[in-house]
Amino acid sequence: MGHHSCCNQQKVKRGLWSPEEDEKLIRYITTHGYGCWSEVPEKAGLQRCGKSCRLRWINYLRPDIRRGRFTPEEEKLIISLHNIVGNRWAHIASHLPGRTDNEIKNYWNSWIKKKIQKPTTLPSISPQNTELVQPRFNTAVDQLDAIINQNLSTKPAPENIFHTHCPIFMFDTSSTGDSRPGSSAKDELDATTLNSSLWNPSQHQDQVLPPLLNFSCSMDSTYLPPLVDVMGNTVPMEAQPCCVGDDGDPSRECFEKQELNEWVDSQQYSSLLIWDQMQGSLGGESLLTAPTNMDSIVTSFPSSSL
DNA sequence: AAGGGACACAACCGCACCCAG
DNA sequence: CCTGGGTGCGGTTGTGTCCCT
Repeated sequence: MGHHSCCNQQKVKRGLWSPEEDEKLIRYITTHGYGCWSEVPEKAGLQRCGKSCRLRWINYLRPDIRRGRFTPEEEKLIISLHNIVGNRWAHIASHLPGRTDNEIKNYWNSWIKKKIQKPTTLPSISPQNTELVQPRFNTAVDQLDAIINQNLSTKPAPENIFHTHCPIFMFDTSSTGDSRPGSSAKDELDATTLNSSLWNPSQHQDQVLPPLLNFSCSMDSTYLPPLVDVMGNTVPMEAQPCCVGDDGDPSRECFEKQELNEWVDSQQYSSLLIWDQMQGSLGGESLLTAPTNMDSIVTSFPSSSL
């Protein structure tokens, strides 16, 4: 009882797949493709239900599957994305090429969850610290929630920001962006990004890079951590944000840079999401008391909807 | 050596959604 | 509009392996 409708046929095998079954499935899919999964078992000569075949292919046999341990970069990305979308493993997986939702889910349940729950490992999310600093981040978090909710609730799947191919930028705060003694670039980033009521979606319908143009940072860009994309690729040196203001105030001109815009264009990102990741590994006291691993979302928007 | 707990990973289950008829 | 098949997703369970006692 309780069997899925596609599995009601007699002689449906369950449990682990044998190498022979794998071979049959691989041979069939690679020669015929998988138009309709419910037809695959019969045509491939397998005593499985279509659903099982699909799962086996997607999570294990697909040629572009990436196996092996998660890299630290992948782990950071998973944690950050989980902070945004929660247990939406498919969304998270879409940002990690070659990784499956199942793999990420397993990895999270077996490892990251415990790691995050350890105050000594990531003091930034301990309960007392959360309580201490939560108010500082309410504006940005609420703003993000509004953006996410708006996009997810009003746009069909391929249009929303989490169905994009490579949309995310972040500051690489594992890198020493700020060499000034006794100062914290991230503190300043934090203050500026959080205080900015910087993004009003209705104002940016016609612009290609509104988030970048509206990012405001009052510090000398010399001390900005490098900007990296979702894959961990550092934005080329010549395209990194910099101060171009002629009055010496770097503010929003940080990102008004032709090279950066050209580089972003060349990457064909379908949307942008910039955040200051701030993992608590660098910087001053405020970093250690940040409420989440991803402390401040700067802004995001789906360029595919423009 | 044996037992059992922890862990990683594969696979299943139930549900929701989509869409053609 | 309704219905049923197909698909995708997230939660959960099952199973094999490793390690410690």
